[in-house]
Amino acid sequence: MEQPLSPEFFARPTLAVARDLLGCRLVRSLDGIRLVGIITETEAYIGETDLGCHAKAGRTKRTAPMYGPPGRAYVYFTYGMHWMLNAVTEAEAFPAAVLIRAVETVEGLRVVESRREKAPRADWTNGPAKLTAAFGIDSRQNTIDLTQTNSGLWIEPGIAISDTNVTTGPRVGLNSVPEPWKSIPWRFKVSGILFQTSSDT
DNA sequence: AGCACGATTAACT
DNA sequence: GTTAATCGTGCTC
Repeated sequence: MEQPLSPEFFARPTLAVARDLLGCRLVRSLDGIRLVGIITETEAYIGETDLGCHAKAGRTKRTAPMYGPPGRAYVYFTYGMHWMLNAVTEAEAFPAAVLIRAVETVEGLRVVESRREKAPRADWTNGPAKLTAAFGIDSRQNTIDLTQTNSGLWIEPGIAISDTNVTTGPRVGLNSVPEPWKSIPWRFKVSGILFQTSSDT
């Protein structure tokens, strides 16, 4: 059992955190059962000048978590039905975060399957709203400390992902965001390797 | 007080 | 490829 990542891990430039979160373990303790997903896709959202970032609106009730300490969760609601999980980065008072866009479930398969009932395994957690549904994440996890295990959701070190297995590209879903923010390659994705799909817990 | 729209998904044609 | 679902948020009046 690993220790969670430290606040110092998150108190770095957001692009470095987004890159380094690939391969880390997202851990959820849910009804006494442990769900673990290897992070395979992230996006960086950096400051009020990033017009793709919610913080472009400044500090509001919604964006306040991004202005808080690094290593906390920023969970927001969108499209009338979906929850998104972010990890807050950089120094406190600088609004930035990394969106967790996809994980590969490696523990708690039965629970994840039941929570993603009609989907095939490949589609369980391959999208930001899919993984929050699968891991039972919603507004109750907003602002919780991802560097502590006591609130049931945290991030641990995981497997090393080499640069040859990382691809970057534009962030997804920013259709009406102006350039250069629309196309800036702040999306990070694991490519090439696939994970063993072993354990059945 | 009203309104347009979104860091998406699933189910269509 | 297109589109409905569904509602909180931030902006305009």
